[in-house]
Formats: sequence, C-alpha cells, structure tokens
Amino acid sequence: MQEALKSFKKYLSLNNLKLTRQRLLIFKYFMSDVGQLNPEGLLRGVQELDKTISRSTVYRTVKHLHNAGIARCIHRSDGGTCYEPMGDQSCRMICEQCGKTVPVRNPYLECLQQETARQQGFTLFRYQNTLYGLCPDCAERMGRPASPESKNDKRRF
Amino acid sequence: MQEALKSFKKYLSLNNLKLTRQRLLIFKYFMSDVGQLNPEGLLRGVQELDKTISRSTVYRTVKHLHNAGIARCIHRSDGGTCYEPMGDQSCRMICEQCGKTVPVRNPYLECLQQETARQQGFTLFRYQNTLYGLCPDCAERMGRPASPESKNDKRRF
DNA sequence: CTCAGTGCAAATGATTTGCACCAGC
DNA sequence: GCTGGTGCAAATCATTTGCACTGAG
Repeated sequence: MQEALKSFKKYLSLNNLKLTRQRLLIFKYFMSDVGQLNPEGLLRGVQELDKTISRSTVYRTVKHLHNAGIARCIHRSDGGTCYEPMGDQSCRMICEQCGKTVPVRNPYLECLQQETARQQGFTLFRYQNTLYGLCPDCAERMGRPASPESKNDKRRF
Repeated sequence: MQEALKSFKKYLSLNNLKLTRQRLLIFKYFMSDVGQLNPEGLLRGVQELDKTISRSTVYRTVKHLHNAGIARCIHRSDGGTCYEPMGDQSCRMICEQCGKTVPVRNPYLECLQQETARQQGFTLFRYQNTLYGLCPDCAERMGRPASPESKNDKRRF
C-alpha cells in the first residue's frame, strides 16, 4: 500500500496533478477493499466516509488510478466495469461471468513465453497474459457456456 | 462458414426463432469480415447491402450469434465492445517504442495455456497474451542489445 | 394464419462534461 | 495567487425496449 501510494504520488506530480483530500480518500478506500468493485460501489464506500464526494470525482479518480498502473480495469461479460488493485501477477484468468480474477501459476508457461519473444528478436519488458472464460463455479451454475441458453434473454417483444 | 451457418440454423430452430432475411444478411457479413467489428461497424457494413436494416436488429442479432456460440464478444479495455467469429486466439507483441504490433504464433504456447486453464477448472473462451517490449528494429536503433543473445538467432517469422 | 421479427422513436443506464466556485502547492 | 479540482446538473453514448405493422414457417 505504501508502495502504491508512492507511485500514485509520483504519477500525480509527473502529471501536474494535485493530491486532494478526495483523491486520497478514494485511493485509500480502493486499496483497503477486498477484491474488485465497480464505480458505484466505490462511490458508496467512499461516501460512507465523506458524504460530499461526488460520482464524477470517483469516475475521474479511478481513471487516474488506472493510468497510474494502480488499478486494473475489468470489463465483465455482462457489460459491467469494475476495478481491482493491480497485483503483480502478469498471468491471470478472468471469469467473464462473475469478474473474479485468478492468478495463474505456471513457471513453464512464463519461461516458454520469454523464449518465444527472444526467438523473434523481441526485448521483453513485461507481459500480460489474460485468459478469459468461466470459473468453475460459474460454469457449473450456467450448465454450459455458449449454447441455446437463451431463456434468460428471451422475452416477448 | 457452412459449419457456422449450420449451427446458427440449429440454434434458431432450437429456440423457435426464425431465419429472416436480416438475420441471414447480418450473419453473412459478420462471417465474411476480417477481424473484429463493433455493432456500429456491423451496422454500417450491413447497411451497404440493405439500407433498411436497423440498429436494433443488428444488436439483437449479434446477441443471438453470441448465444449460438458463433460470435465471441470482446469487451475492450477502452470500454468498447466488439465481436469476432469464434476461433482465432490472439497472442501478440507490442513494441513500446514504435507501437508496432507483431503477432506471435506458437501453437505449443497456446496448447500449454489451454491446458493450464483446464487444470484449474477454468472454461477458456479466449485469451489475450500481450508481450510488451522492444522490437528488434527499435532495440538496434537505441543501441541496446535486444537481449543477451537474441541478435544472433534473430529471425523474421 | 399465427407468432416471432422488424424499424422506429423513445427510454435507459453508465459515464462524461461544462461551469462556477474551492483548495493544493 | 495561480491552476487544477470539485460538485452539480445537463449532456452524451451505447444499448434496450414498447409498439404497431410485417413476414417466415
């Protein structure tokens, strides 16, 4: 958290931005919260601490957190957007249903990736592998993905 | 394409849906197009063939294509939504200097990735591997070795 | 013939923006 | 004190929906 706060401050000063009470509050709430939350949830949480903080400020700030590399933005399959603190995992799976993020640990995969880049003459700085799909829980809950499952979206019109 | 058309028809009949002129047209345009396109692009493309097709119909149809497992829906990091025919996965390298994007093809990597997801009970829809770094050209231009030993076995692929 | 499909326009919901006052640095 | 920040309300943008007519099976 101190780490992240430092990079947030750095980002701000590099961009001529100010560390306001609101930004700090949003930052703190965001970092202390477990898991992900959407702008609305962030707003609610933050307003418990300070009634006056506006929705616009939350939206504006979360964008800065994202630009600063502190927040990761997740677009869920249901169209919702949510954010979570950036972890250091560079290989993860995201459930498109519930938005859950699961880190993937496979050293061999990482190794192979580096080797692949190297073979093509690429100097690898960092990488980001994102696997999109269904987590075991959601897969079970849904029966089967991508099939005549239109009951939910079917309606008379 | 015939394959996909068949499953589209199957999906429709299984759900008491009709194969209308509009749906067929949208389906065909979607399948013939290279790469991804968003609803707006799809609408534009389809309207070149038939002025009367409405935005709503495109939206409604693309959803069916998605439910039928024919279209993959992608929520981009910029917030935009786009669709592409199911099937091709993506793995690419982005040069942080010149911005060039280079596709990476390594079947083994893809295979390993799928296997890794499977092992953790994840149903994989698609993945996005992004390697950030320097392309050979920029690395050279910057007078920096691409990587300890990549100069010698550099290859275009 | 019947019920689902369509185009249209209006509605929705998330996110953004213009503006006049407010506060870090 | 200068600049960027904020809250508010209005604006925007993608997507959805209600409706009355049309067309596929």
